Amino acid sequence: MTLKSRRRGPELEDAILDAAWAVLIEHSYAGFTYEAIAARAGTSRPVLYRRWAQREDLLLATIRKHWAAHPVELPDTGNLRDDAIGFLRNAGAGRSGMMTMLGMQLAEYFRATGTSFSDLRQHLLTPGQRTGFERLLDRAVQRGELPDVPRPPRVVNLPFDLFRHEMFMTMRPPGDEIAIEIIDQVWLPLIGWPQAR
Amino acid sequence: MTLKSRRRGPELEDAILDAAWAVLIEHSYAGFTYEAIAARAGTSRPVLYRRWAQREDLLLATIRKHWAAHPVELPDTGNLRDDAIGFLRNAGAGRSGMMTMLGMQLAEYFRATGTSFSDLRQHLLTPGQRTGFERLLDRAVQRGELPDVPRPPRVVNLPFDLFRHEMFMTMRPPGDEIAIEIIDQVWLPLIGWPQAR
DNA sequence: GCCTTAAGGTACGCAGCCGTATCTAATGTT
DNA sequence: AACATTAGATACGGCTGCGTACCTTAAGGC
Repeated sequence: MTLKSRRRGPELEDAILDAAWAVLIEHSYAGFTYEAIAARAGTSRPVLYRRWAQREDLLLATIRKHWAAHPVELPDTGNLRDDAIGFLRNAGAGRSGMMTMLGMQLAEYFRATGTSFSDLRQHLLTPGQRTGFERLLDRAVQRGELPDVPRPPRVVNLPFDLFRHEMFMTMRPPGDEIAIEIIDQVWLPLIGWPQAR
Repeated sequence: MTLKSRRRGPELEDAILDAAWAVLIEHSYAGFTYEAIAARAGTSRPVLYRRWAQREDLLLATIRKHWAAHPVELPDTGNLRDDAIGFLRNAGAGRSGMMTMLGMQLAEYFRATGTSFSDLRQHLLTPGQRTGFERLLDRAVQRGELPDVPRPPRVVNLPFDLFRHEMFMTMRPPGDEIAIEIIDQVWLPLIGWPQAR
């Protein structure tokens, strides 16, 4: 296949990272090889080696490119319960949920680098930004649904942790009934939402 | 290395499964190869192939052998809070905690077989047996610490889920402060333990 | 239009692991 | 003591991916 046009610089790099992402999604980290990625990108291994000397570098670049692009959408229904359930639903759908399950596949990478999913997450998150559930609570307080008292981060972000745990355990995005269970049985009672129970 | 005695049958099988376990612990599932295991057991690949045609079979046999042997110990302090914290502490220590983190490494296996950690867990658990936290609650009710009301399984087993989530995220057993946080900030308030808050 | 840069292609040797075949010799059984 | 079994050793061809070296040719800067 002799293409007339030859890609260069950023254009080529983008194409490679897209191909790498596709390979990662389809074949997991075990199949994330220079060989497969180069083939998928329609280029050759030396081109990849010139840019990323280590597989780990390539992985990081790949993830970094595809992470920020797809934040979880925050619903605004005017009601804390519906906001929370909707938020979990969004978290499971789309690329965000895939990202989480992909994290599980990266166990081998974490092992090799001595890092963890938590580290990767820290590395990718915008520092200082409020989490989804923190913002949901802010709004609920503004609406007067809840008193403005301090709450431990562990409690605030509990639903997301449980949701992620569920994804780790089952390797698929949990259904709505799980989200509802988490919110109704655990979270709302815990933060003392007046209409709970 | 020509050994005088030649192992056979169950003795050999045990030795192989022990070697397989060691390899699994040290090199994770990616390094879990017939080659490495045979070498470690001081035997040859054909011997393994005669018993387990598939790598997955060998993995299951290996895990099955080393799972039941080490249940998490249930403390009995006479106090629900101390019981719960102690139980989480035990869950993180020893082979049980390792098992959980090993589960993370098996992502590739789950992918290949279309199963999940949850499936594996189901497969290994004694059916019908009450979970650790269910038993802790039973005893607390007997002591009169708590009313005998039904509680959703999700709430009852919440601490373990959060603890496991923590292990998944950080790839190491959480410290006591995490266990205490989970019990004090989340669980005890949720089940209405009188001395909480 | 010349010249530097880098993409694209090919090839090399190396390593690890696969699955199987074959032979031997130790072991436990009868 | 003869025998069936099977562990253990070795070897085979094959495959995939590694990392590098090399050459060519297209692209972009000047």
